[in-house]
Amino acid sequence: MGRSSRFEKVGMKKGAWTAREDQILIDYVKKHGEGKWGKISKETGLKRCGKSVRLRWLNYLRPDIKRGNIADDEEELIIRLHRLLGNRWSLIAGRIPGRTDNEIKNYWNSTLRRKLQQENHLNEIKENSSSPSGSGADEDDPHSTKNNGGVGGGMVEPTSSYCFTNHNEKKEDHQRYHLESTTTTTTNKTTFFSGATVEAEANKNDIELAGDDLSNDVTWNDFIMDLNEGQLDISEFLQTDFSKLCESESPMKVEVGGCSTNHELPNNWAGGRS
DNA sequence: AAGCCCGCCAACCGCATTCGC
DNA sequence: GGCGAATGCGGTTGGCGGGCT
Repeated sequence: MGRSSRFEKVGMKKGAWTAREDQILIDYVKKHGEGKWGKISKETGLKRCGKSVRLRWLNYLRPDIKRGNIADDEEELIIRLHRLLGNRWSLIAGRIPGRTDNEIKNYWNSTLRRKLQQENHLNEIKENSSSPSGSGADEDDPHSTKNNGGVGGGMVEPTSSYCFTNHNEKKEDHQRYHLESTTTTTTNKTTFFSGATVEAEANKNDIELAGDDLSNDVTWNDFIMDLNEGQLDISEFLQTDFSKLCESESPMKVEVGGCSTNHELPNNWAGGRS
């Protein structure tokens, strides 16, 4: 920390925030709401630039921030979302309630990357010992935006049971996506994170949740994991308004790429932050 | 007890994008 | 449409604390 910058404002403080500064910021946001970060220093005398203020609020002071260790299911979700989205930390964070992009980025860089490296290494050893022509699949971070050009680059491996399919051959006003399966029922249940259920009406124009065994719960992680390249336009997925999901306790409509379904989600679910 | 090493994470930086005039 | 300011984002730095020698 402490590098000089040509953008640095004279008289602005840097470094760790004090409790008093935090309180000033909290009070200001309570009174005026989020945004207008640049005004805060002028109106409160807080000697912090707007960027610093915003970061402090978003990464530390927001009331909905979840503190503490990343749970196993959260870790799994991060890995899968990273597989899907690459280093789009804000997008990943927007789909993990209570976690910030900075936190996830730090967790990835400090913990998960090493963990995955080790796993890859073990896999390579296994592959090399079983077949002399191992793939040599390498890199620690195959989905960084540098490598894959961002969204649409490195994608999940094709798996099977639950997947979106783009039925755009219909050339309708908007594309429709279905979760396909070999069978259909009128109502299916699945689990989002730990506990909440999803009810999906099996309607031809709606998302159909399905699988070989429809009576089993399906985790949201599975849902994410099984998004296949070519079967879902990621940009459509990212435009999904997940934020609406946390506004109601009852089953609700969720629109994905122009189609909708009724979903029940955890109360603490907070989709797209930004 | 002291020094070193290492991992975690808050906070910084620069660039890109959006907004307001 | 052009320009400057504000905001958002991802990469990186460095302080701090805990573990190890």
